[in-house]
Amino acid sequence: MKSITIKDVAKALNVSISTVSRAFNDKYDINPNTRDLILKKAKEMGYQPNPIARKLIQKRSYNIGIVVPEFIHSFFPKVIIGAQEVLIEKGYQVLIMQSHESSITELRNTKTLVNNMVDGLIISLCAEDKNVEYYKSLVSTEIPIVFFNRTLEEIEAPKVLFDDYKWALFTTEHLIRQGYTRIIHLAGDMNLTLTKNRIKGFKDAHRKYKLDDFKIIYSGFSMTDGEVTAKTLIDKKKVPQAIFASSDYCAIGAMKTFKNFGYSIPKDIAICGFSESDMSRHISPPLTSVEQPTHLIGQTAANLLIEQIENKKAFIPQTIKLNGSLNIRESSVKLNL
Amino acid sequence: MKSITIKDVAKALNVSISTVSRAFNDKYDINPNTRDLILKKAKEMGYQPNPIARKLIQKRSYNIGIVVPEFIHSFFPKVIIGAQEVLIEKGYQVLIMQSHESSITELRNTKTLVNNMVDGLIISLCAEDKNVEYYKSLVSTEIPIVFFNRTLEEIEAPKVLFDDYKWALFTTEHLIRQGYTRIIHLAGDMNLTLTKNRIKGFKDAHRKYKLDDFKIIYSGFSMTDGEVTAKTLIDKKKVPQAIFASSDYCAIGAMKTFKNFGYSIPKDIAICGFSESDMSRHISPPLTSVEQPTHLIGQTAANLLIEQIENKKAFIPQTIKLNGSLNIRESSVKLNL
DNA sequence: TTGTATGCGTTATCAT
DNA sequence: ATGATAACGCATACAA
Repeated sequence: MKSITIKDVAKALNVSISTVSRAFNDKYDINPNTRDLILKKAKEMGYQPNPIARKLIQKRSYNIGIVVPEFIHSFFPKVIIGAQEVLIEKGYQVLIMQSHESSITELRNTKTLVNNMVDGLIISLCAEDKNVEYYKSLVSTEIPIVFFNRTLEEIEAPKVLFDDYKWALFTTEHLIRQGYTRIIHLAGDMNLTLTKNRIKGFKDAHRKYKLDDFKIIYSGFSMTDGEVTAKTLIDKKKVPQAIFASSDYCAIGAMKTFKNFGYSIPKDIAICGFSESDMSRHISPPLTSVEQPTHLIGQTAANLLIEQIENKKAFIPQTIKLNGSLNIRESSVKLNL
Repeated sequence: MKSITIKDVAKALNVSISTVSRAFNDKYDINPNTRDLILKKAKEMGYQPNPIARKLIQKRSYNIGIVVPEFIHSFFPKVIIGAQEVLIEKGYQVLIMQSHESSITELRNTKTLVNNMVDGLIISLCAEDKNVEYYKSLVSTEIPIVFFNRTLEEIEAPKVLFDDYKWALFTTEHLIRQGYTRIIHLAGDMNLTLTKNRIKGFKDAHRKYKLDDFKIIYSGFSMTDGEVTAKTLIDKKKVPQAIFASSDYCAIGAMKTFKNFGYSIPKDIAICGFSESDMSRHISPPLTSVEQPTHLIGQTAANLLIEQIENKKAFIPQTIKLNGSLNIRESSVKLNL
């Protein structure tokens, strides 16, 4: 299709292209009558400003890039939806890319987005991230950027985080109060801030109750990670009284393995997860899980980004910590014997 | 950031910008030596061609738009991943938008993408679609487009579909062979092609076994839909021997409701779902479900689109039907009494 | 208030 | 094999 350009509209009305341009960007002086006339004619002709040309000259795209490790599970999609709501409302378009938990893909994705002149980025890192230096340079030199959930301490940028410390502490406390003492925490990648904070919460809960028979295993987030770790514990005969996993998938993987080996949940082992996956309510027994405010995380990140884009000068990299809830279910409740 | 342009590289090497451009698009005559020199220097300076400028002059964006009803559940994300693989490989970038099961949002999304000069579209419609006329005009006038899974018969465009008829027939047959006779099919939106085909399969299976005590209810795809329908059946005392739902979520919703009301699965009612959600393996009892080749669907749609983009002239709107498998699990297996 | 002219960073068509 | 230059569609400083 040969598209209609500003030139065609100008010719049709015998005005200059700048006048037409002005009609579409009403920040300039223009006679309201001519503007209306132009807008009407333009609509009639089916003219729409070419966003590509606009990007080239304005050096901004009204596009926001979002990079997430994956969107197979519902956590990131939910966050994205929250962000999208805010951004679309403000006239931005959202480009979503996923890194497939690969540091290399993540880097390529981000660069693609930067090359395509996104006005800002919202990023959640993949588990083993090796792009710190690149992100540092991005942050320092130029482009507005907000990190959420998975991030690294070294990066000084606005961040929207979950209060992992607090909710890990609560969850651990819940297990302790139920009477479980030998608890193992299955943690995520050790470099991630969230991993460190959850471990801190886990430890502090024990400290609070003057317990020290706990253990931390860096298992990873996936269901397979949970399965493998559980199997190892069984083989080594080191099955604890309770497990607090850093993701529901890991928790579910562990739960299934224990069940397969004849352990009963929560009678033999109690299990808690993190992030409230769709499954947790529906599996058997239902899984106790920490619920994060996914929607709000997305909205907050988007707002922080917009603020940064539109107020370029005086912005201070702030970190916002959000709260959630602990959904207690059968998997972690001590049975009355 | 002031980005480095082709001009800077040209100046640094005392060559013309056309030479630099040629070095980056090796279809033109250029001395291999100068090319290597330029490429080396460019890399050293951190120069990267500006894709926006490129798009402007080439009149194509190398962007592909994908519009799906939702990406909370894993089905569409998996398809998208398949498509993305192919597209990225071919140098395309993928923009993903979701319509939230709203016909209006879907229309807006599609128009946004068209305005942004996507070279092609991959679309799966929302349940109650009202944009047929728009899609017809898109197809006839201009832009390469491929529909997948959820589509309408009236739209004449390349389509990648699942062989819904065949697999609905198989599933129903499986239930019949297990000895269940009074079966209800919980169908999706009645206008969708897939709904029609699944119903046809469901009916033909009965015909094959000379049975006619079946029923179809247009319940919808969601978990709530399943819950509501099950509740109604219970209230009206019309609980069947088996249910074949058109989505796992619907099946799971129904299953939970039946369980809550004291029915045992599959003893009192057998249940089958569709599309193999993450949950089906993990709930209790595990849910029998038809598995679609999500990845392949995405890849096929992408390939079909690329073919259409690059061979504009002689393309025939073909429909590709893909096969899957029936994952039989406890929820539909007749117990030996 | 409107028109003219320039440039955004490329690619492509001429020359040379 | 290389250079000069005109597009691409638009926004904007400047002139009128």
